[in-house]
Amino acid sequence: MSKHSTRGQIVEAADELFYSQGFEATSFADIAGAVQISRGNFYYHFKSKDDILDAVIDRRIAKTRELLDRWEADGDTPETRIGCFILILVTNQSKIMAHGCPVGTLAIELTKLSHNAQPRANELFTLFNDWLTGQFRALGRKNDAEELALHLVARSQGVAVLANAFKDENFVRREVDAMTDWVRTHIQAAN
Amino acid sequence: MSKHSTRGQIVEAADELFYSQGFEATSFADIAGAVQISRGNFYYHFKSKDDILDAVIDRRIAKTRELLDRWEADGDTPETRIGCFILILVTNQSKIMAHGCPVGTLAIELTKLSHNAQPRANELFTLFNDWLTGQFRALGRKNDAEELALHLVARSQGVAVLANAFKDENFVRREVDAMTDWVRTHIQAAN
DNA sequence: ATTCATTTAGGACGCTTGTCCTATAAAGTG
DNA sequence: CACTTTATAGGACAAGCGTCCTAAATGAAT
Repeated sequence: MSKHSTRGQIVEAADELFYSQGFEATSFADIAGAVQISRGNFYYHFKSKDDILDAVIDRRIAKTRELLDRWEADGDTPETRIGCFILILVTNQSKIMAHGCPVGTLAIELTKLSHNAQPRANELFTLFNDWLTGQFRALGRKNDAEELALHLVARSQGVAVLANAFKDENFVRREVDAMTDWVRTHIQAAN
Repeated sequence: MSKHSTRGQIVEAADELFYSQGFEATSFADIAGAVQISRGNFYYHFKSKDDILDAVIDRRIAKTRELLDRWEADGDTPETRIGCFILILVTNQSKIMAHGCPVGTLAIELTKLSHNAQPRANELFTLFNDWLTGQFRALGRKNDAEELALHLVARSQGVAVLANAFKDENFVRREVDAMTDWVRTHIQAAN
């Protein structure tokens, strides 16, 4: 069940393909080609395509948890930790310009497909949002920590959508700076 | 070639279906069912599915132009006109919560499909952005009018994505208010 | 070495997709 | 009326899809 197991390879390849092409547009043949495995053999490891999607979301949730834990460890203060979140837009800039935000684009696609897994995809949003809420709370913003967190998530989603559409690096940098400033001004006026 | 022509009905039905289900997930059979027309008969009016998409984008561009013209006429000042833009999030709230922003979700889907029409879908963004740029310029913000416009478009895109994910009316109202405040503070400090 | 469970390959299935073709119906024109 | 253009219906098509099935290969245990 490790990373190099067949199952692990399938999930990894599906994860990337779902991100770059979308869930529905990715066929079993696509994944099979990426993993170099027989098409019919999928059904030994997964019982349906939706099953693979579930596994992909599991993987993304796990990776997100790891990321948040790393930020928790690396950042000295809640402010610098929030800065880590904002900086994903720069760190993953090229991927975001090419395929959008992996969280937002999946959530939207599953909504349009009326897919059962839509709530599960939203867990990724919740993960970021809860973590950010914790950071703002640690900064003394006890009453409106969640509102501030949601605001930040929304801002970054908007930047991701327009970065994907216009592919303008200056725009991304400007918005990242603006978000950083916004954080600064909102942690001094506590509660 | 009017609204009640077969062609017009096809484009109208396709427009709604592309919005609620997505472009790729909408089949000819879906549109045929909505318009109550023979499936094979499409190819008298359009030569391919991409051709219908083109017509749908044309329609959306035209409708957007009408909308902007209406705002231009209705709003007394550039500030109130910008307010009209922000208020789409409230006016179209239920649709946005159900299917996201029609502009943003189409742009993202076409990116993932590596579809030829992606640049055309971006024209919708440009339409709003240019109009907003004009409003900010009319408020004296000659040097950074476009940056302010892009910021506002990004903010509203982010709100749309999260409104779709979380379906939280209070969140939308809060963000709309915050955007309105942001406009107020950015028009007094001219240039 | 033999047995047995695990894993894989590859084809067959039924269905849906976008596209195309041809026959028919309706509308317009002389 | 006859005749031509416009519009529609409905089936045929090849290809792709997710899914399923069976036989073969692999590997571990006795």
